[in-house]
Amino acid sequence: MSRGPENLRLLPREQALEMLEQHGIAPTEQRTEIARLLFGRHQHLSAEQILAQLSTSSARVSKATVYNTLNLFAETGLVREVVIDSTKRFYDSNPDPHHHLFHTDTGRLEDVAPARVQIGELPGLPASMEVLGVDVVIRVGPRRDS
Amino acid sequence: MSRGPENLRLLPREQALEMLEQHGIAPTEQRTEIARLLFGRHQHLSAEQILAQLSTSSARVSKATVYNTLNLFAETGLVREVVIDSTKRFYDSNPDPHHHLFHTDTGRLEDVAPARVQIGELPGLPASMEVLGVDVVIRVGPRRDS
DNA sequence: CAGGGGGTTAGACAAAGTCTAGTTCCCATT
DNA sequence: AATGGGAACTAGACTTTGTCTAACCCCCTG
Repeated sequence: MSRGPENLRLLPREQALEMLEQHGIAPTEQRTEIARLLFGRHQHLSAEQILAQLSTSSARVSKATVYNTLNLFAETGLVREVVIDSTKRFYDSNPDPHHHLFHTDTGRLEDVAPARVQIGELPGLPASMEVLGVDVVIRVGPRRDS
Repeated sequence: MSRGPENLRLLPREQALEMLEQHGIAPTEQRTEIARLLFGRHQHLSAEQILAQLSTSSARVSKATVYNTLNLFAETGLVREVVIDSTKRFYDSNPDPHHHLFHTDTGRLEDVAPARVQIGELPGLPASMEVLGVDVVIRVGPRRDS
């Protein structure tokens, strides 16, 4: 299930700091490093993967901080939390609205253009409620001709 | 987070047996009881809730059996496994295609008619792959006028 | 009656994430 | 420069959800 570093890229520190500031997040060293890693490319990382990646790099970040930071990022809308398998959360660094294709055989998550999915109106939703998000996950796997 | 029994209903034993048979599942006592509970109404139950419910009733079923049975039901398509909150799986007794509305404040899951969501074609999917399912979850919560 | 296999059980175990208490760091005030 | 306070970080204990294992039971068949 684990894959290689698959050409790791880090966002320049300056851009990471800018992102944090735009979302009103105090730019600590750890948060900056996590942001640099996560936003280095469009990808879907789990807390576990981030933790592993960081612990091999120069930066030293504790498990609690990784979880705290990812939750903070998710709350402020900096990243999107995607839940597929109940045993894993992914954090999606693609800020644009889109949906997901999940490969059940490899565990890989792939982006899908939002144009392919149309959501109609939702009548009957009280005015006090608002739609926080729409998650579409298309699960695909090897054909198993029953 | 836990709610009362909310007018529990059991499916007649006869119908439960019929469902199991149609899906090629050997009808043991425990499986029948789980099916009666789950299919007594359209609902979304977690393994935890089923376990709790059964342990108060006459039937005595172990944790392992509840999990084994739910996984078996899911594999054979008898129930649909729905993952929203990453800390819990729900088992959906509604066999018709539909989507879900998730209330982030109460943790309640609600059905949404499938007509409201249109999924386009998915080009680029290899012939060896097939779509196993499409899960649409609309998360709603109290308005938080930013 | 012996053997075998599926099903069930209790409890040990594993994985993911949360919590807690203590520490460090930064900054403002004196 | 010293002091005090608050936010953030850390290690590790803990919790929760689900899986695994070994023993057992029951029924069926030979």
